[in-house]
Amino acid sequence: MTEKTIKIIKDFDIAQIADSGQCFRLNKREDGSYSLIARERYLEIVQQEEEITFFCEENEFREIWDSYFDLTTDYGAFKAQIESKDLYMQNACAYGRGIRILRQELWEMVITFIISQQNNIPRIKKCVESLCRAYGEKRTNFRNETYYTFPKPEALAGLGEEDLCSCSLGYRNKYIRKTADMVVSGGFDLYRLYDLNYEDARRELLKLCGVGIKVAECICLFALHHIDAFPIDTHIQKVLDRHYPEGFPFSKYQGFAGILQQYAFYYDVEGY
DNA sequence: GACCAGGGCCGGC
DNA sequence: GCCGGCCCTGGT
Repeated sequence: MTEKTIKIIKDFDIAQIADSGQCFRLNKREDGSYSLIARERYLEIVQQEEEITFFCEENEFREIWDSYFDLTTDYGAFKAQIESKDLYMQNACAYGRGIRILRQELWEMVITFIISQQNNIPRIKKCVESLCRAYGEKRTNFRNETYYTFPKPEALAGLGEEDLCSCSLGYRNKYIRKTADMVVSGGFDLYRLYDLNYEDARRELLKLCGVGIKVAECICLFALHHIDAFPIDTHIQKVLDRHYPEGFPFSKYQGFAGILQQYAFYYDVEGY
């Protein structure tokens, strides 16, 4: 086996996070634990109520996963700011109380959310996995099982028309090639985005091929951790139409609306 | 088999 | 700013 790091964490539910539509390589295993491939690593997680076991050394947990799972943020403080009269959000938050916004890798989120457009979650996972299998690096985990890292920009740049076809990406195929080419050629400085504020980062992201408003918002929220980013997809649009006919109270939730968006998304997809 | 929808975007007008 | 078209898959 491998080292374990055990923590007591409030407002954390690995199952809810896995199903919240923000990450696509966090999956339930047959024994009820969860496996995650991120940062070129393989991690397993077991949850028993508030006790979370991370199958890694304390060092690795402190340097990588503590931040990745946003564990030092007090989500109770956000929840306390939900207006008591905002019944829909009260319910959504109670339903998805263990959701946190992960700090995922920028390049991976760019490509993953290009793939996500006009697509559903199970198929997004399939597309991402086949992309990793075809262009990622092959690794072995502590169980001696094979896994694949997310492909680097260089691995996806300079591909021909037909190269990505095995991944069933459809018309997104072209977007991914063009975006990879822009990044690798130096025409787009991905890592400068970390220095920009939310609005500026979003405007820059729109320059990428296949990235519109919604995808840019997702990248801002899930990679750059601008928690005021508020992606509006078909589900959230439906929620807004049905439950906020007078408009969503953005002014009340300034600075963290993206977290509430995630409660609402999960509640709409998984709840009622 | 037809039709629709899925964490939308592009290009032409 | 609006709108048709778009790859592919799974569900009805």
